[in-house]
Amino acid sequence: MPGHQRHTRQRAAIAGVFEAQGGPLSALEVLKLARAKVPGMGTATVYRALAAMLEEGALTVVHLLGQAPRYELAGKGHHHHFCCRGCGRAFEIEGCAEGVQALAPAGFRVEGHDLVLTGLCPGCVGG
Amino acid sequence: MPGHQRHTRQRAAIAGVFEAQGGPLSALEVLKLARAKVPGMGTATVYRALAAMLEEGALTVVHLLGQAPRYELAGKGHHHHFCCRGCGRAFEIEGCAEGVQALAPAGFRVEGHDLVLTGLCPGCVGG
DNA sequence: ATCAATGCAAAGTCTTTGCAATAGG
DNA sequence: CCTATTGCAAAGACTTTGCATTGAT
Repeated sequence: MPGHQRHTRQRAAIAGVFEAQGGPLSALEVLKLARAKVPGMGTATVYRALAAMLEEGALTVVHLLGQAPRYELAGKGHHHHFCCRGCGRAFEIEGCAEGVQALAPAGFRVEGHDLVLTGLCPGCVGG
Repeated sequence: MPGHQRHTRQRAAIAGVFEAQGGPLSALEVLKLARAKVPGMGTATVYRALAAMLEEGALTVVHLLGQAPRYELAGKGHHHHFCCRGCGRAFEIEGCAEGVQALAPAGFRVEGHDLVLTGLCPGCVGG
């Protein structure tokens, strides 16, 4: 049975990290958190696990402006992100601007879009 | 006169590249194009020139999903980008989805937004 | 003559790949 | 057993930095 996935401590730890943390995580953040459960886990293991989970649709990539790619559990539906310039954290935003893809000039085939709002989150607005 | 900028062949070539090309360019794209005018130009020269131009406000950074940062001439007004998954190039898109910033939940102070459309450019749609 | 700017090469960060050893099913 | 997965270490891609030399003013 080719293409079969094996259940390993490392993969379990990585999956656990995503379930525990709500927000999108970078590869190295995942590595750091997963090492709490599986000390000595290799860097490549995380990248390979992320690639595999991405491939099978368990994760999706989130690109926040200028930051390393982040990953979050898939199946959350279409949403976007708010990136706080105060604390650097990312928040999910529900909803989506309709008709945004019509902005492309003729001749372009639009397949998707990403939107990132920037500013201050409630915690950083206050002080 | 500290902080003074000197006019060099390299800086001129780099500035020329941005004037000739419309879209946002990555550091290495700039290097490649600038080497047509100044053969043997060093990698570091481009990065230092970009940093200097950014500092003085001549350039702005554009972050497209998961790619290396790109730079374009400042003062173009509000616009967004289209990123082709075929050739990897970036294109400018005029216009902006109105009301997009209203998507943020109450309590968030929205200061800006970035929108990236993805798909295939006219050249890559054809084949 | 000064000193900003350059080119080279080394170092740094993040990510990918090669390979023998390990371990899941 | 069989082979996907792992850890290590080397290799890659992109960017930054150190330093002696070059060149603009």
